[in-house]
Amino acid sequence: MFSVSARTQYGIRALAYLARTPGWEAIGAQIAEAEGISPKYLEGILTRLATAGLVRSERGKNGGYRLAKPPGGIVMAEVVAALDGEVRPVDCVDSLGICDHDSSCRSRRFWIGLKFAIDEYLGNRTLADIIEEGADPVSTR
Amino acid sequence: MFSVSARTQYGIRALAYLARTPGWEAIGAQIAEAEGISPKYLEGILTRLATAGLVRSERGKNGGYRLAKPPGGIVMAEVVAALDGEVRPVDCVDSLGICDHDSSCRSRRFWIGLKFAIDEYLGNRTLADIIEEGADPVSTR
DNA sequence: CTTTTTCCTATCGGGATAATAGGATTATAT
DNA sequence: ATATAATCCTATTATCCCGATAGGAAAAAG
Ligand code: FES
Ligand code: FES
Repeated sequence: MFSVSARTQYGIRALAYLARTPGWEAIGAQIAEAEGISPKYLEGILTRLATAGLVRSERGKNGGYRLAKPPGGIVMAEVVAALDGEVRPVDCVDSLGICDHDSSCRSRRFWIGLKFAIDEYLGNRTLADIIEEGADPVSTR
Repeated sequence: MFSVSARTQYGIRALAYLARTPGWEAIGAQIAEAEGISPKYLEGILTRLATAGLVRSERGKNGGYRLAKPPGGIVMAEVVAALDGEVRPVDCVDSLGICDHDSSCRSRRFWIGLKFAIDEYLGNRTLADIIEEGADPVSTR
């Protein structure tokens, strides 16, 4: 239950790799090789991250990828949203009229509450928490 | 992302129905009819809930289903676990040796932290929070 | 104008989910 | 006993999403 897609896990590994690689030197094939990810599949992942404004890409010779912001500015909620979409336990979270129930539906509020709990966790942690040694990201801050 | 299966949503609706139906009078086909769920599919759901000790079933004539505990004793974490398994963002949450990383892997701790956040939400809410009017289950208690 | 790299589109296989089907079991009621 | 009414059990299907793959188009550098 609530398992994370390989796409998101790959994306985080790629981001962590970029955080260790300054400049434009990180090439897609290089990251795939180092992290053991299918190169072509990784392309789509990096494109999503670029579209979301988390990485910058440059094509042509001497092109490649780099982080668009320092690791501390890359919020994990954005990463997850870019790769697997917004946290949405049930479809009626943001668009009513799907279920035949009304807006006061108790189940709906229950799931929205879960969404808030997840968003709060993901929104308060950044890539820096994952790559840096030291503080434990599990503990509430 | 983090969407809930129809199975779990059906299960919650069935539980809510049982909470409104005293005694052994709740028959599978009846619940399915009232909640608009495929009868045969609902059977499997109720079996899971029974195996988990959340509902009791009696077969034969005059048989049916009823809650095994009062709604306030049915923790939503148990419901979710019974229908879709334990909260497990990544497989290495409880069994190491899957990823080629070691136990100090930062990503792993990050996901375990998310698991704790989700489990805390689901563990502190019961069926009573869903069926009862009044307090908003979204707010932290 | 050749090389290197990202970008775009299309396809494919596997696995899980939701649903369906048919019957076997169990208990009640007459 | 026997008919009835219900849960239980096993197997099958249809569909969708994901992870992966493929081939090439566009762009930037030298
Ligand atoms: S309105 Fe969507 S679950 Fe009730
Ligand atoms: S050990 Fe599983 S993600 Fe690192």
